[in-house]
Amino acid sequence: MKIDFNFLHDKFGKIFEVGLLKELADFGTYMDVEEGFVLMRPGGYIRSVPIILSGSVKIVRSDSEGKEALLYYLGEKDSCAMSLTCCLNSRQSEITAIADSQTQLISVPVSKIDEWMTKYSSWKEFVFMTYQKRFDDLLAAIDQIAFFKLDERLIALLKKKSRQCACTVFNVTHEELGNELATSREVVSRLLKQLERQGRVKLSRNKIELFDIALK
Amino acid sequence: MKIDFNFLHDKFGKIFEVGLLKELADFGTYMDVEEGFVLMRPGGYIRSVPIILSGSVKIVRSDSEGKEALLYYLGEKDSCAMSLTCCLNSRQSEITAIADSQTQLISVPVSKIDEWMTKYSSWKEFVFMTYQKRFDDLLAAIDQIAFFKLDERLIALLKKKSRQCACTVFNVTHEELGNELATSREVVSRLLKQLERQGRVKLSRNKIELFDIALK
DNA sequence: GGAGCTTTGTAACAATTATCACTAAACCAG
DNA sequence: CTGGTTTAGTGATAATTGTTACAAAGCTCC
Repeated sequence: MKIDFNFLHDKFGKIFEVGLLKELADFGTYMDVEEGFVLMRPGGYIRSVPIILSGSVKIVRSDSEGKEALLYYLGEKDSCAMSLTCCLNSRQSEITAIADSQTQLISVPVSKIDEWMTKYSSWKEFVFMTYQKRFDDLLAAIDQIAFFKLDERLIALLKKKSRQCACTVFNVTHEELGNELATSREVVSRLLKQLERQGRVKLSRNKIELFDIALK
Repeated sequence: MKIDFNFLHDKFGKIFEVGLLKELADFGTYMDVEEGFVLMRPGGYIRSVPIILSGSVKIVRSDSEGKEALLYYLGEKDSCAMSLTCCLNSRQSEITAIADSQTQLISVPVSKIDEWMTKYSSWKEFVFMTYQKRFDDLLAAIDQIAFFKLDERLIALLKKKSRQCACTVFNVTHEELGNELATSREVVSRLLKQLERQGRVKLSRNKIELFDIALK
C-alpha cells in the first residue's frame, strides 16, 4: 500500500530530508498489524527493515528449548538493529519480533538501506542512531539479568510495560511475564502476590494495575 | 608513534584499500600496552577508536557496586562498537576495556571515523561488520547469562579463554572468573573443584589446565 | 627461612529460584 | 447454564547460588 507523503512529513519531517521522505513514500510498504503478529522469527530471512509508525514491538531472544528473554521494545520512530545487520549481510534472524499492540509500520526493502546511506546523511544518522540505541538496550538487558534479582527485575519489567503503553493498567498474563524474565509462571505469580500484599499492584485475570510503581 | 605502512599492508591489505591504509598509517597512533592496562573505563570520554593488531582486549560491564560481567573479547583486527557509538555521539563509555594480554593496537581519532566512512567503502563495511559482530557478541552474552546455569557458564568461559589464548593452559584466578561470571570467588572455586574431580581440568595457583574441555 | 600477602579449599548455613502437583477461579462457547 | 479451557494461587520440596568464616597453601621479598 502506498504511503501518504504528508503523513510521513508530519512524522519524520524533523529527522529526514524531503528527498528521503519521498523515497520512503515510494519504496516503503505500509503495514498495519494486530497485537501478537509475529514480524520476525529466528531462522527467518529478512528482506526489509521496519520503521515503527505507531504501536510497539517486542524483541525477544529464545533458546533452543523455548525459553525466552525480553531484549527490548521498539516504539514510535524506532527501527531494529537486528534487521539492519541481517539485511546488510543477508543473514537469518536470531530473534523474535512480535507486535505488542496494534502496530503500524513502514517496511523498507534491503536494497534501499545501503543506497540511502550514501545518498542521505539523515538516513545514515538514523541507521547509526538505531545501532546505538539497540546497543544501549542490550546493555540494559544484560544489566537486568546479570545484576538484579527476580523481584527487582519483575518490577523493572512492569515499569517498562507501563511506560510502553503509557498507562498504569495493562493486560498481561503471568505466563508472559515469566517468559520475558526467562523464569516460570509460578515464580512470577508468587512475586506478584507479594507485591499485591504490599499494596503495590492490583491483580486480576489477564490484567495488572500498578500503584506506587511509578510510570517514571 | 608512526606506523609502518608495510606492516599495515600485510595485516589489513585484504580488507582495506591502499588509500585507507595510508591514512591509517598517517593518522592512527600505535600503542603497545601491557596485560591489565585499562584502555577505557565507565564514565571516561572516548576520543578514538581502537583497532587491535595483536593480543586481546576484554570488554566488561560493571554495575554500581563493583559487580562485573564479561561481555566479549576483542582479538586481532577487531574493533569496539562501544567506542564507535560513543565517538560518533561524544558520549561517555559505559563499559570497561582491559588488555587481556600484551596488546598492540592502532588508535584512530574520532574525526576520521566519519570522514573515512564516506570516502572508503571498505571502511564503511568494517564499521558495519564491527557493529554486527559486537551485536552478536552481546546476544551470546545474554544467552549465557539468561539460559545457562553457572557450571555450564563456567565451562563456556574456560573454553572462550582457551580459544582466546589458543592454548589449554592459562593463568587466571578464581576471583577473576568470579567477576567475569558476576558471581563470587567461592562459588567458582567450588565448581572448579567439581570439574577437577571429574578429571576435566587441573588446578594450580593462578593457573588452570583444560583436558576434555576442548579448544573447539 | 620467616613475615606478610595473595590465592585457594571448604564446611555450614541462608537466600533465591525452580519444579511438581494440585486447586480454584475466570472466561468462553454452545 | 454447563463443560472445557485458560489463567492464577499455593504448598511442598529440590536445586542452585550466595554468604560467612576460617584454614591452609603458595609466593614474594627482605
